[in-house]
Amino acid sequence: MAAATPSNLPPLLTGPPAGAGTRTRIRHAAARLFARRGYAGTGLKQIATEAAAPFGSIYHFFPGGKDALAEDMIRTTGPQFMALVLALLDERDDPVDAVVHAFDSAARDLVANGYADGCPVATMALDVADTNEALRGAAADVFAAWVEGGTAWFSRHVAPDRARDLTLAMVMLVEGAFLLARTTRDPEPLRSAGRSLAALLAAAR
Amino acid sequence: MAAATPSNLPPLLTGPPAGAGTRTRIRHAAARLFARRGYAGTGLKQIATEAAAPFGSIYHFFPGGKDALAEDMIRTTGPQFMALVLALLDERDDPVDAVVHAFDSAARDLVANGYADGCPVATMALDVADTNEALRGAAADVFAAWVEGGTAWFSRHVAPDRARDLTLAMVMLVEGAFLLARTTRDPEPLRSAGRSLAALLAAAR
DNA sequence: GTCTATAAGCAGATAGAC
DNA sequence: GTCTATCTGCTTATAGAC
Repeated sequence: MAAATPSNLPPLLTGPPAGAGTRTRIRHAAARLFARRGYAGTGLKQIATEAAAPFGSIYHFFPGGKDALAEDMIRTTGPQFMALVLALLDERDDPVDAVVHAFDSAARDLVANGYADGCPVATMALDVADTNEALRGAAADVFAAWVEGGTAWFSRHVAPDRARDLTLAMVMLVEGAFLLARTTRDPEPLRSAGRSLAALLAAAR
Repeated sequence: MAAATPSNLPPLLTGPPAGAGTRTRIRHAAARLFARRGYAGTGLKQIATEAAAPFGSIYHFFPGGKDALAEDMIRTTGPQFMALVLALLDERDDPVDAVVHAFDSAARDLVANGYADGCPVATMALDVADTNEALRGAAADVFAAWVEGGTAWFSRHVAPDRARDLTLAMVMLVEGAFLLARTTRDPEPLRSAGRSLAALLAAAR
């Protein structure tokens, strides 16, 4: 059982370490802003300002410009977010306890960060699903990896043919719950999602 | 049992009736573009072009500009979307059949429209959750109405204290499934969501 | 390598001709 | 009421000084 994590935000969203280089600060600022304001809603000047970096440095470190920054963010925070969820699940021995605990923990975190940070990929994914094929593909890769990793986790507790639907349910409930909770500024959907996933898991064992 | 609907898109997204006035054409174009590209990703000039309307007409009919157009869209397509889901559910007598049927139908529709149109409110809600308090509130009102209406529907089939969690699960699974399906261009998450909700409903009866 | 200045274009919004 | 032209400011991106 791992120690309780102080924050269940992907490392890229927690702010750069003190004394970090320009490139690192730009990546962190981009991740935060893209996750909160979406792709079109985030300006490169905003990123430079928040990173305390000169505007030109963005193109020095990311010659591909906005798209390169966004793809780096999706492909980095995606795996980080999955790792945090799995770490949360492993804080309890019983799997039904684990899912309830993970969602409750997410609810507390969301309130603590002022309903600003939910899933780091979802807003970007919806923004680009119909407008930017490269970024949509990056987000699709992230989701596919989540389903694969989650199925492995659930396979430890239920029959393999049920693990995939349970994993999909978990991902969809997480995403839907963050959407509702952030929009209504109420953590209740996250706790309700935990109860529902626990019921599904209990019925599948 | 109602006749099968040709399309389960909210009326505002299906295109304006032939010969519709300028105001109507603007509303339909705005709804389509906002739903697909999000708030910041949609330009008023784009809306005017798609509506075949002069740019100035937007401000003639919507003096509040972009925000007024977006709020009108959220508050109109939200109830339309819920009405379509409820109509889909009422196409089957048995509630477990109904939820499977509704999700399967949504999967077929999503493929038919090229993965472009999922939930008309979700992209907007995530875009504005942290940047535009008025629009966030509008989306929150929509979600609250969905939960209320859905709870009434489920209360016909399960104990009242379980209807709310089931409704939240349905909304979250719909939203999560559209996110995954649109991003990965695969309808499977929607069908999986239907199976999971059916299992939850069966366990709650 | 770090940073400034500027280019070229598009955004939302408005004024006013017809 | 319908439509055009334009204003101001912000966007991404680049060129080039230091």
